[in-house]
Amino acid sequence: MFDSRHLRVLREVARTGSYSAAARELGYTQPAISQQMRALERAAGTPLVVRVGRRMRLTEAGEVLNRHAATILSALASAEEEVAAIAGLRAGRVRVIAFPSGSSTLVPAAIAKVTRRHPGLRVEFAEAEPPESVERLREGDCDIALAFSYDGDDPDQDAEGAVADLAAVPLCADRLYAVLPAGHRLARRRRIRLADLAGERWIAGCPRCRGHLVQACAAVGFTPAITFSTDDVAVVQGLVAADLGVALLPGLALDSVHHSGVVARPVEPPSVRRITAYTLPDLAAVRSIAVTLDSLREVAAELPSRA
Amino acid sequence: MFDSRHLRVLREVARTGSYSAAARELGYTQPAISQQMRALERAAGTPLVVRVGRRMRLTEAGEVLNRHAATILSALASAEEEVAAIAGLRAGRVRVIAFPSGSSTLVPAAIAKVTRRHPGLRVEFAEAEPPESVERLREGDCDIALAFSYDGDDPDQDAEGAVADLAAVPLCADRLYAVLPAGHRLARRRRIRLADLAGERWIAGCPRCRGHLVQACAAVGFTPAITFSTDDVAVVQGLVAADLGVALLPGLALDSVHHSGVVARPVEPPSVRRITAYTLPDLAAVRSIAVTLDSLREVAAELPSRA
DNA sequence: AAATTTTACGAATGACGTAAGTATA
DNA sequence: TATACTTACGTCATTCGTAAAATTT
Repeated sequence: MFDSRHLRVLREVARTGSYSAAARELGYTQPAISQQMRALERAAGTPLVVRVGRRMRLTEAGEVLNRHAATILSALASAEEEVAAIAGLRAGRVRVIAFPSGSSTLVPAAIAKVTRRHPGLRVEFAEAEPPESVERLREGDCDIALAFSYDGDDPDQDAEGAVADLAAVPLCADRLYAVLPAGHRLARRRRIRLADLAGERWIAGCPRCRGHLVQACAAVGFTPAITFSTDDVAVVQGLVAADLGVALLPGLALDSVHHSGVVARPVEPPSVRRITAYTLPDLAAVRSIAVTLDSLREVAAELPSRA
Repeated sequence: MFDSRHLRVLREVARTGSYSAAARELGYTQPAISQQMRALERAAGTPLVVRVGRRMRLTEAGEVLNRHAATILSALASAEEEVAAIAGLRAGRVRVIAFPSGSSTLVPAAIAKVTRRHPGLRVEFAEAEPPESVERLREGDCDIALAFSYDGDDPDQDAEGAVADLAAVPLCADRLYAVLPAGHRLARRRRIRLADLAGERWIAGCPRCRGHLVQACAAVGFTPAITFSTDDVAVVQGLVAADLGVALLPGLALDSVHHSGVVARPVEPPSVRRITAYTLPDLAAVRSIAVTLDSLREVAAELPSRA
């Protein structure tokens, strides 16, 4: 296997017809060129240059190798350039997966920020709910997974959402609001005690997503009567506005869609979900991914609805 | 500039998803692979692999570089193969320039011998008279120049035809014959004294080629009366057969064309020309050229007409 | 005599393997 | 516990530059 540096030397020797000229051109000393050519000839198993008078001329094998060297060196140059573009954030792709209510606020703002700073970066995006998004991160389907969790949700994450084998970037705490019809008897209160909603009909997420609601209600002594089940925040609010029940929604969801016929009030005891961005530990060292995480963190810090 | 060995390691790591598997595959130890990958990442300026669980997966930059590596490595492999073919005499071209009377006997036989032994070699051939053929050798127009010379012809060659800055392979001594019409008064003698031909009309080569004849005659005390001038041996013999003169021809020329109406007899004092193959000193180390020189030497040794 | 290549040699750098340490399933 | 990657370190090979010799115009 030929050394690419040797091929570059060969090309320069072929072009200039002289070792010393090639040395000057490439920033070596003469003897270095001489030695590199000898090494190349040893590797080739045949002379590559002949000395005629005081200039150097390529043999047939030298000419052949020089032709290939052109191909090889240009492929190497374009590889170098493309990799450098990725390392220098002039190109590259970052794949983000987020849960739906993060998608409409946090993620678009972060993507906008990243691409404003680094126009060559392409940030791809897909939606998935927390357990699935982290799975897909582990499987290599994405680079960053946005997930949310409630305290005590998952035993192997700590207070900041860190998981053993993933790098976690805590973004923000997303407060939960009681969502009531505008004309509800408690609508004028600034805060609403969850226990006061014990007798209401509830609109909740799908069975997999309603865990926190059920748990929070249980903590204050009741089981919510869930009469509608939907993960669509617009639908939830439509149902509430029609006086068909009440709901518990996170601030981010209310930022993205806020029906005029409903009011949202912080609940007591206060309840929050932690929003965390995850990536693989090694991927955090990839600059394009790091800057995307930075932008997510910045956008989250500027959110109005954080707790 | 990336090291091609590193690229091969990257390819193997990408294929197997494991450093140890790549190490087994390439005949290295694990740590060697680990270090090569680190060196490659340092050169790339960005991580190329991520460790997920116990397997290694390529990053975007890794994938990009791996794609280029395929191109580069295949170009390297074909360069290696083509150069090895030349070094191994399975391919290659040897350019020979010879004087005309060498062309019809020595050279064809040598070419046949070379290509029988090494069917992949292509021996090219062109004609030129001695002073020109050596010039073209120095200019890189050919690899081997066949030339002849007479003693004392050229002060900077020694008894074997060696010239200071060229590699010389003495091939054979080519005896000169007096060529007479079959009915000539001296035709029955076994040897002919040049002095006995002092009164004849002579057929000689072109002014540039007749030097030796004039000199040899002068040495025995006469100046030949040159009435016809041609470098074509067939024409020379035709003229002799028509009793228009006598000539002095080398054995090789008579081997190629022998008119039935003439007789050829060694002259006294004996006169020979030395036939020598020249090449550039460095080119003698090129195997295809060396084997061609060998074949020329062998063919010359088998010639019937050597002195 | 000026320029170029080769040879010789010493210093710095780099690469590989062994062995021990850390992490994963 | 077995497999795989990383780190540490000693050794060996390679590479480069300086200096001197040989060669060419």
